[in-house]
Amino acid sequence: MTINAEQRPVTLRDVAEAAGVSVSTASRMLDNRTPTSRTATAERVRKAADDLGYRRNTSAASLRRGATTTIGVLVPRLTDAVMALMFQAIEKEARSRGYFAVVATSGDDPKDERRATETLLDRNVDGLILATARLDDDLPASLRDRGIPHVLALRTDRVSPSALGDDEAGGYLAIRHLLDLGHRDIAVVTGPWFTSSARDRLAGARRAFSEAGRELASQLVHSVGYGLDDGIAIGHELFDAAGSRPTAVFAANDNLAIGVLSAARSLGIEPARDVSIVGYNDIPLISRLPVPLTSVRTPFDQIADAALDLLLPTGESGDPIRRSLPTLIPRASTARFHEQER
Amino acid sequence: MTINAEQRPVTLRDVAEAAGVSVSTASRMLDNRTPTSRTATAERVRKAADDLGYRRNTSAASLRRGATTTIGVLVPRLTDAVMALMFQAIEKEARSRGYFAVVATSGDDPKDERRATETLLDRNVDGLILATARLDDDLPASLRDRGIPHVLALRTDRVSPSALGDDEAGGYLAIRHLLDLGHRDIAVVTGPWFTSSARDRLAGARRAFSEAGRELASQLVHSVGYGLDDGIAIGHELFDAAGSRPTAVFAANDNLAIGVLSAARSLGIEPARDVSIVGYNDIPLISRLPVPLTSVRTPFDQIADAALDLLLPTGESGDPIRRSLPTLIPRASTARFHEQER
DNA sequence: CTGTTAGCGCATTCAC
DNA sequence: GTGAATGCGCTAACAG
Repeated sequence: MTINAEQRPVTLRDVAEAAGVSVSTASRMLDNRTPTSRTATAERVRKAADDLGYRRNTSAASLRRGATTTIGVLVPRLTDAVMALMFQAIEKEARSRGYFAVVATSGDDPKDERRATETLLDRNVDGLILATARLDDDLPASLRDRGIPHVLALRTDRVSPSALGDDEAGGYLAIRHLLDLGHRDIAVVTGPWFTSSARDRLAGARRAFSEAGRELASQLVHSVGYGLDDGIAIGHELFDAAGSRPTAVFAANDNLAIGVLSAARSLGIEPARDVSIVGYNDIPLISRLPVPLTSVRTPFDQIADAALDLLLPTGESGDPIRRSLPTLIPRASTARFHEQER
Repeated sequence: MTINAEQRPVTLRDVAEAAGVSVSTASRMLDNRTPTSRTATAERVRKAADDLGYRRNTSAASLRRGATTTIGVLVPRLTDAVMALMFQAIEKEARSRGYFAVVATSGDDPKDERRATETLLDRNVDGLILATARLDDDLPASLRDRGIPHVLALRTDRVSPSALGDDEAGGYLAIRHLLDLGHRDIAVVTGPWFTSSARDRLAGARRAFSEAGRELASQLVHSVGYGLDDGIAIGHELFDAAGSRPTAVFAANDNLAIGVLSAARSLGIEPARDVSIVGYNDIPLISRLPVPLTSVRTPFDQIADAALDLLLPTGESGDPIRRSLPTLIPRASTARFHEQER
């Protein structure tokens, strides 16, 4: 039961008085960071705190400790399912380590990205996780210069500590899957060239081809945005050229894949039967589409875990660029290629 | 140019010394809340702060002021597009008012909801915006009892201050649209009965029917979850009963609508031609689907604006339950009903 | 293990 | 207007 729940907030002093100890003792007993003591005094203090409805004043604690146990997460936008999943995983992992994750969105404008970063730093976060890294962006470098603890997630600039999926392996899995199904004319639609993910997934795709003694024709590679609209546009481009229609498409992002699928159907090309499509990230939506999409699953939880390992002072070091292995999830959008179908 | 960018953080003292004034003067000059002074001293202080790369210590300021200029937002999950849009709008509006919005996710479990609320309160937020309200939930009541400033968003318990869309009007618009297109056998799929949005949208639907001298048959009303899977399930239920197939469906949520559409197609029922479908919220995805969905657009920006008006001490009061009017966005998923088609 | 003491950095009194 | 003084609530020395 909570008493004195309103009016003047309950302070540590109140708790200490109620428990008949000094504030410093009370402070120690209520310190989450050390293992919960089971002594009589500790119990008494905790009970008093509970009875009074004590809640530590974070501002005071942070001021004194010089740390906020808060980490800032920067994403382009939360309305992108991939970013929502990434933040969700980070938030959960942070919580399990006693930290609180706050998020700011940067949009696509580097200027907004700076603004959002400053906003986060203004809140005195203990560290930053950026899911926005562009290979041509100097924000990570600027953070390094300023000595601000940070980790890149999902993408890397190949310098700052980074936690991401093994995009090269993922690209390989996708193409390998299509090759195994008998496809030969495979188009690859990848994201913006300024993202490491786009480049690495393409590199993995190339490896799969060359391993099969083939090569990825450059006219079948398209680097576009990561949006649904980009997928629709590229889909039309791929399928309108009736002569050289690919029998399969690897879209290095689920949004792109949905767009490609949508374009295909609007042109009377039936997914799976006429064209196989593989996406990337395995966002929840795609398994419930009329034609469930085959996709490469990004292990967001592992990435979040690695990101926090890199960010927080856990002692143990190791490779500052951690890549978690993705998995291919086969679904209805990919099917064996039969010559006669064409 | 930023000097002293690392090492010991720059404090107000440093700025004051550099500008040749006292800390209290420096504090005043740098106070964002009062109109920016244009005096010479003010300029000097600001320049010094800038040169030194001064950044106010939020913890200290909050401790002293007794307020954090932070508001907490509680949503079930950010991977739900509706919630991501709502948070995004709140975050933007909060920022424009000098506040910072932090988010916590509650899942569907009331226990987690409590935990998430406490997490937010532990960060000493100045107020709470809840997008999770259930009519059977006593969290808002508990916040009222504890005197914690809060506003409900998107849903209301009809007691606490609330900012939401006018769901009754939205439901009316949706059904009116379908009636105008000549549909008579219209099914209504609404969300969980514990949400005010589900009830109000249904009420609006009923009003449109009765206004047309008709009545909504109870066997055509389904209250389910708000998920894609719920839509798929209900879609099958609606369309499998071959005899009494409705010619139109109003799904009180876009996810439901996508599910219904997906179910329809998997049963060989062509959206628009065989069945018209209206969704709700107008999340970005639905305009890019193979069959773009007609939907009722929820004005998230206005709702965010109203929520902050209600939460922050702006002086002006008024109705504590603010409803913003939605708009119907007609797209390809709804078409005129022709008798012969059946 | 406990209590006493001294700030963390800042905003706001209160005098001038 | 400006500056000196005070303390927000808490934690970390330090001493016992």
